[in-house]
Amino acid sequence: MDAVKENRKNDLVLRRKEQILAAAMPIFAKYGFARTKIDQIANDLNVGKGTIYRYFKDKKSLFIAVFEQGCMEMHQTFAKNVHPITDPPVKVAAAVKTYFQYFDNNRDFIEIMMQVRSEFKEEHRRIFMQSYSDYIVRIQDNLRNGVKSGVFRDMDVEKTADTISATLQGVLQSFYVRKIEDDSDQNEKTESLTDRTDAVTQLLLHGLTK
Amino acid sequence: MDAVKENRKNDLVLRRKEQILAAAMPIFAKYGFARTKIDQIANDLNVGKGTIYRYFKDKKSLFIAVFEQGCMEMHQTFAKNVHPITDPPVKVAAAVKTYFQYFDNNRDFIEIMMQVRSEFKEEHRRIFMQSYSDYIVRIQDNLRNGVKSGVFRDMDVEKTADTISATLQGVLQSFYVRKIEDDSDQNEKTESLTDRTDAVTQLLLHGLTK
Amino acid sequence: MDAVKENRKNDLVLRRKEQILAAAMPIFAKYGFARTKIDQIANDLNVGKGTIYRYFKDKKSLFIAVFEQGCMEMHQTFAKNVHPITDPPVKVAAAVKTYFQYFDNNRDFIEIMMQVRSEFKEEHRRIFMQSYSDYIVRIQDNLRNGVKSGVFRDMDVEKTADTISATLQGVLQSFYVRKIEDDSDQNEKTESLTDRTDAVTQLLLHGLTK
Amino acid sequence: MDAVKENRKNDLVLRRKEQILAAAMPIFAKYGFARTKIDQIANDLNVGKGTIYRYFKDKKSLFIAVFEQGCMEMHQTFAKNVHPITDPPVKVAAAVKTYFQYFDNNRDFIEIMMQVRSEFKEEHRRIFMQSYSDYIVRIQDNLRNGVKSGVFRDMDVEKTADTISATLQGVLQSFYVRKIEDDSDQNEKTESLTDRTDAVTQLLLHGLTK
DNA sequence: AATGAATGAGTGTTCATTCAT
DNA sequence: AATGAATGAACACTCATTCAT
Repeated sequence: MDAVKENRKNDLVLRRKEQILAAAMPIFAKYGFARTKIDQIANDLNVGKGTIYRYFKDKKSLFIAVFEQGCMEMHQTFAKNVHPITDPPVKVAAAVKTYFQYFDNNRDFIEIMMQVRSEFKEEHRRIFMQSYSDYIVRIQDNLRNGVKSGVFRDMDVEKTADTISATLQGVLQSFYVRKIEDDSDQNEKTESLTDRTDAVTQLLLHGLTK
Repeated sequence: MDAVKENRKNDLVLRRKEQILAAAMPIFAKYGFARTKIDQIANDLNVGKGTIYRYFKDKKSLFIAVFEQGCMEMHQTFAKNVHPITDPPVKVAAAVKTYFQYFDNNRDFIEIMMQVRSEFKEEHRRIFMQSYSDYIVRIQDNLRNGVKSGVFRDMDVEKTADTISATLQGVLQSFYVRKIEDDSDQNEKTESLTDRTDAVTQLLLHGLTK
Repeated sequence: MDAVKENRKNDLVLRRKEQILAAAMPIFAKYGFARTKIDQIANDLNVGKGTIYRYFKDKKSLFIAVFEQGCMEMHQTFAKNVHPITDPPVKVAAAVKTYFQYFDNNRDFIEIMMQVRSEFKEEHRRIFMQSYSDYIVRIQDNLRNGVKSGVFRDMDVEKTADTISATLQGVLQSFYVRKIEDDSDQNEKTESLTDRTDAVTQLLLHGLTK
Repeated sequence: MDAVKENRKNDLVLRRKEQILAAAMPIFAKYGFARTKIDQIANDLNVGKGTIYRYFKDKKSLFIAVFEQGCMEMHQTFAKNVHPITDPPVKVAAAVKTYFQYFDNNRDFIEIMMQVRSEFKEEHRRIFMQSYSDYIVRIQDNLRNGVKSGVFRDMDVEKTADTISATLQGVLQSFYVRKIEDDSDQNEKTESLTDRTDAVTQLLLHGLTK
């Protein structure tokens, strides 16, 4: 019985944490870590400031938790949409598509990611790199498979894997920057990130295949 | 005579400004805008805090000036090393090389650039985009020339130009992130950004050429 | 029930504001706006500096609030002690007496009033003039009544009302100045403002009556 | 010869001091002591900040010197226009007229006077009170003469003298305040201080005479 | 568990004053 | 004598964090 109660309690705690994270993410994304006030998050949630401190040790922990959750969700999306695929070029195309789609739907996370990187390098390293390494290894494996099966040209697999990953990241960011500019312009048709998928896939596949 | 004096004074002011910018850039780069204290910059320079305020209206202006100066220098480097080249694939290779070399020598500027982008969107837009647009147009022209002369495959020139620029930016950043990680490790051979030049050039040229 | 809670809270806020105003008035009066430190007010109250900022937006707002409260209290005192009286010469005497008595009991307010006037002309105008005009009109009415009923000599009612009001203000201030000198002397019998009542009343009534 | 040189030098120093005082007075009057910047005075004079410090020890000394000079000028004006007169009522009228005329022509000094009083009580006492006492004694003498010769009613000479002086001061200030309000209004005919002379003289003479 | 009033360390900025030129 | 660049003490104000209720 006690265990049941315990569980119920834990569930509640988790739900509460998630609510807080959900409220915090867009605010952190919009204002950045330093300019985000705990008060604002509390107000948006209609709870007292103290409540947030009951669930998160301090502002930094909350920020890092927002980041961590984002990483986890991203990881799950890739696990579901890309990992099962085995055909090398198809996998490349799927990865590109998933990547852009994910961030298209989670724009705030882009901002969070970049901020964590520049404000909390240590944490970024610890949390992000673990999934990142896994993800780089998967690209390498895919490239190797493609080379072995003759679909891809011969290449320096490690550096190419890095370059591919970097290309995606770069497109993401430059799109995001462009996006901000357009927003302030407010007169240009807003292009979706997904629209870029083709150009990037083309460039990569052309660059990779014989 | 007065004009001579005036000139000498202006020179001194400019020199002083540059000294301050030079001291401020690595500190802003290391700690970020919010966590950088004006006091620290002043101490590093062995001047009083007031001296900084004599040359820059406030902390933000100083930060933006650091950014502006970096942009100008970058622009000059490109103007000198890339703009004169006309052969399309050679130009691509030169651009990639210059880009990486420049940031390899100006790591702090990478950080500054990203911070301006996320803290002061308006200023980033105003200052950075003007050179950025020029630079995108040049890539497009080069691509078109390559396609026309038959060296490059047929392509959507605008999107490809964006992708190329994004690739460079992405490689830059992911290298930079990696670099930070390595620094904290301090046990791995530190790879130079320039080393990536080949992999990226390869990927791009393969991706672009028929 | 919520309304009850709300009320209790508002009461507490008001009480707190009043405590702060009460602590701030003598300090502002003694040191003047510019030389008063928020820290000192906070220390006098045995509260943190932040507490003051919780109740007042900034130093200026606190100062103006001190002034506003003083104006209100003064207004109430007149409303109670002078407005009910109708007989012209009696009303003059009552006004003089109330005026001096009030400021005798609220010496700090004299100082505050003068400072607001010279530091924040706009606010002085807005806050003070509204009660001041009302008060001038009342003097004018009283003079007119006195003239009509034949107790007062014929006169330029508007200018005389101004002069009377100015006389009171002048006596107040010159007494106040004298008072300060005496305080530093500390060897002379300190005369009370109220002591002047008679001389002024005499002068005015002689000046007004036929 | 040396003495001649010495004199010439002293003259220059005095002239310089006067220039500085002349530039400082309106600025102190407009912005108040605390909000006046030494820089602004120096700029208005087209001299370096250091020059001001060569002639005045510090900001406060400069301010006090402005005040002192004003007091001296005022004193001279009275000495010339009022002291020679002997007939009691005529002297009252002349004093009122001179007082208002003087301040009408030296509005900045009103402001300076009030500020010194509230910021530097000690100095105000030392500098102002000496002339003030002299001036009160003269009023008392005049009243006594008037009473003795039967032109004035019997009265408490000391208190009445204070009241008269206070009345003038009060009219001055209330006019000044009113003046400021009108200035911001900018739609009302601006009345001159001298215009009030009559009303005040009437009130006083009526109040004093049998 | 939730609250939000209280706190006070921390920091950007100002400006009187100094002093080398 | 004159300058104005440099200085740094001083202060208003913010906001993460605590804790009594």
